[in-house]
Amino acid sequence: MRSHYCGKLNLSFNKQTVSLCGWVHRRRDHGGVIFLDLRDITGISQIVINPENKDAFAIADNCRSEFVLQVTGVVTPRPEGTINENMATGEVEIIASELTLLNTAVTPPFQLEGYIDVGEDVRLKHRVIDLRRDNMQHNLILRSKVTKSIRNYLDDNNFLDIETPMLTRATPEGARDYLVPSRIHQGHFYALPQSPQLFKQMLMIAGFDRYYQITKCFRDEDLRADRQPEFTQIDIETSFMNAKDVMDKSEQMVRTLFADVADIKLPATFLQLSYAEAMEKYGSDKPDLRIPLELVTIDELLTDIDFNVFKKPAANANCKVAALKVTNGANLTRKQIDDYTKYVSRFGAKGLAWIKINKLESGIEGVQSPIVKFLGETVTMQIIEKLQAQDGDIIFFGADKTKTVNDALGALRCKLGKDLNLYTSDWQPVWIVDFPMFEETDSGELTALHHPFTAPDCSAEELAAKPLAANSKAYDLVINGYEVGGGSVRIHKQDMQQIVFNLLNINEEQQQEKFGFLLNALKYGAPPHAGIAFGLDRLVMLLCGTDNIRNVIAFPKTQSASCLLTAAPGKVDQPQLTELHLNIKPKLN
RNA sequence: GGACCGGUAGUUCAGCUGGUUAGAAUGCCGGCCUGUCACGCCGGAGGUCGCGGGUUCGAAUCCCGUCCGGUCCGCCA
Repeated sequence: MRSHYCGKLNLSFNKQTVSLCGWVHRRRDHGGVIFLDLRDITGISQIVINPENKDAFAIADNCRSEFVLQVTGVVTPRPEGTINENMATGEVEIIASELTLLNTAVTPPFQLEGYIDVGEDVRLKHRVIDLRRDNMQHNLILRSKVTKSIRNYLDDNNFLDIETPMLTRATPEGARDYLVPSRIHQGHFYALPQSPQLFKQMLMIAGFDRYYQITKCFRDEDLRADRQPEFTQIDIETSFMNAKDVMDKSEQMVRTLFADVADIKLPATFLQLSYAEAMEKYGSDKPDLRIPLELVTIDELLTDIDFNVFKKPAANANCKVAALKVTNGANLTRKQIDDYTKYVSRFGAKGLAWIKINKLESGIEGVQSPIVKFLGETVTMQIIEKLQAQDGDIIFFGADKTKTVNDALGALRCKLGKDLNLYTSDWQPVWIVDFPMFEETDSGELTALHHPFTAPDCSAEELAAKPLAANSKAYDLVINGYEVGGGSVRIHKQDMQQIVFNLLNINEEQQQEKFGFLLNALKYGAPPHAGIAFGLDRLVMLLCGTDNIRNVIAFPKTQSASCLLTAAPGKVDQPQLTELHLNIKPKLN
């Protein structure tokens, strides 16, 4: 049960008059004395109403469940002999001399007192009540502290908070847009911003060298436990700073934030990993470095075997065979291994081979595995040696397309870390750098790994000649396996921007149509600029210790992007549609 | 678009190899008790078993469809 009080409340064991108000959940009568639970007001155990105070007594007696009240009374220490050993020390109770009923309340739809975990659909439907719960109060209070800390830091560093439009243009690439029909311009639509990216770049050209904004962004894509269709971004852009400058400032901001709001000391310098190394060792561009497991590619050991499941991918440039050693993992049961096999299958893995090392000194006799008979003794021992596996360890294998192996073993790595509680530290921030500029789709087209305004780490000529070999000047900040921020040095020259658009197969006409305003602005002497954006919700998630983004948003959407509280999205009346020049097609079967 | 899990009293769940009247805890209502703090004791009310269809003598239970919630894959420049 959560309560608020107003007025200044200095607690001590000296008798003291207080005035406070709050929600009170339960009332009990004992010996002609009424007790009201106000346990969550710091240090106050309950309010005691003396039966001689007829008015106060009558008010309390009329309150049946939860209600809002104001109490004026005297703080007293609890009488001798009534202190339960389990009770927190220092609690006091208030003898009420006055009690004002501010409002009544019906019985809440679920119990707030917390030993039953209420289903999330119920919580979301009755979010108003849910938000009164301690942990939701805590989360949203912490969220407010986070934005305060960030604003303080950026303000101290001379960043300006400048707003950008919510009603803007649809962008052709990136996520699906949320569209808003225009009433004045028939058949035309605004889009809600996926990010203020282009506006902040134009603010740089406009001469605001340090910009920030804590702002909503909208992406009409399917939801996840850490993804909402509207989310909040801490958006930052600077002129004349390079990647290192932005990363340094960002690190300092995040360090300050963690220290400010949660007393967490992050490392003085964050680790940096190249994209290639992250993919190779962790199978992911957002590795959770708290887990001491690494993927090891063993292609070179598999050239001379008769086992096609391993031999073929080892020989193919687009495939690989990787091993993941789990120290002391040999005690995993057959069922657990089967479950992990099932788990990796969702990433496209066709199986999960393994070797348990029982007694290394017995050689091949000392290992247990369904694949050793195919690998042969020599190769098996080479693998064990390369991984430096010891008695009691287990080695898992993935053999498939590189992407499949990375996805499957990368995810398995995290799952093992969680299931077996292998974490070696509480916090592991890491920068991922040296991203490729582009990647190739199945149909052979180029897509930007970051976004098309990211600057390459090479000349225009080199980029045009070998686009797939080029890296970008992008950087992502990952903490405990969550991508909490990402940014880059931007393209600030019009010709380079056009080359990138061309490589992305956006023709001249589309360039003008969609990005003409940016290309035009770039002509007027854009300063070199770079920036970053942080996912506020994810930062708050980490600081709250929750893995569910809905727990840090007051009024979130469900997985099907609806709001159970307001029943949004809803239908609108025909006149509204007519005004917007819209017709709804009848639903097809 | 796809895979998996769930939906039974206000709430959290059990029941699910088909079989009389669908249970428990908690909450709610009434009574008793009275220094309790997850108080205790007695009693009571409370259910379209998500919805629709099918199989069957009989369905909460089996089958099909559908809706809702969740986790994930695809998607998220």
